[in-house]
Amino acid sequence: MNDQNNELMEIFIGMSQVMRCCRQDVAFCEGVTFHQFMILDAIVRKKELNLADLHKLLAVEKSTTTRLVNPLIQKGLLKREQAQHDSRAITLILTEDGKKTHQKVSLCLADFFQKVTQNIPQDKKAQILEAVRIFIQVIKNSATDYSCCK
Amino acid sequence: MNDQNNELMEIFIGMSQVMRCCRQDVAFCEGVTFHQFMILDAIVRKKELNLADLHKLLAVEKSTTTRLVNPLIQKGLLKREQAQHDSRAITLILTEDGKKTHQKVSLCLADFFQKVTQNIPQDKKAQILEAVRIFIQVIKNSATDYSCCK
DNA sequence: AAATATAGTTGTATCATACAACCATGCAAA
DNA sequence: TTTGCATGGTTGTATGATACAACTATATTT
Repeated sequence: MNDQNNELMEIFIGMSQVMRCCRQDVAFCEGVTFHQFMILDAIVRKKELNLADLHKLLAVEKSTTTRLVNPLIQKGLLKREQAQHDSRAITLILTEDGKKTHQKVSLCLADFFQKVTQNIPQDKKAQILEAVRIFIQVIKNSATDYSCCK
Repeated sequence: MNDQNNELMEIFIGMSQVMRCCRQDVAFCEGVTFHQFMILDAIVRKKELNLADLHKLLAVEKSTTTRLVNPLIQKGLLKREQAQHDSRAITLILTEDGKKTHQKVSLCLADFFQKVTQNIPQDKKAQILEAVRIFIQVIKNSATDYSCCK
């Protein structure tokens, strides 16, 4: 591996570490994991969301989506409803409780995000975030049409 | 959540998606997952590595480290040896097979990394990689002394 | 020497995940 | 319109990753 690749490898390791921080089940409030919060938040943004949209967003298999959503329904944070346009599809919406929980966890996260924001050199902030976005997009593009050893 | 936070949230989602791409068990050669390759590669870089170093690198619990390493030992890619300086510690080293496998997987990955490299606008490459590195570091710093709802 | 810390393993429980098989509905083509 | 394929979801099943707690053995500090 050349230097360039080592550099990329290190970045991947770094990203992996970072994502782990965020995924520590422990590290979350209101009994909600970061991953679960991602689901709640996606629904808040889009107002409503089909499972199909969700499994694209989470980048997991559709069966996994069902199973990730289940505990949130158990806890009464989400409701399932028939989608209007397609009677096969199921639309997820937040319950009142779900909204409250989302709100609370958002506050927690806001603290964290504020810390992040403060730690980024002010003058470079926009530039850094933009660079990260580009990088993410590049990886996605590179990964889609890539299959190993072919 | 304000715009700034939404922005960060989206980046986290993006990173999560990206890391998933990389973790698809399927997507790897020589029967080695990306995660496992990270282990092999770490050992190659450092020549040798204690489990303690490894669980820092992977950012997992020490018991998890043991269990992540096991399958690699089963496959004969790694060997365990007593560390010289500390008789409690175990040093991991690659077997000949391990070296070969690492080599092969490196080649696969090189293809991928090349694609990544090509997809980053040439003139901004150094800048983007640097920005990503900074971002990762910032998150780590922000996460260490952060505990939710306190 | 005693107390404490560190390296690692094993038991146990749980979550995340994929894949395959399946059902129901929608859509397109014959 | 019927037939066939595609899409949205669920459930069965198996496996991997993971944490935490309890434990052993060795180091380090007091």
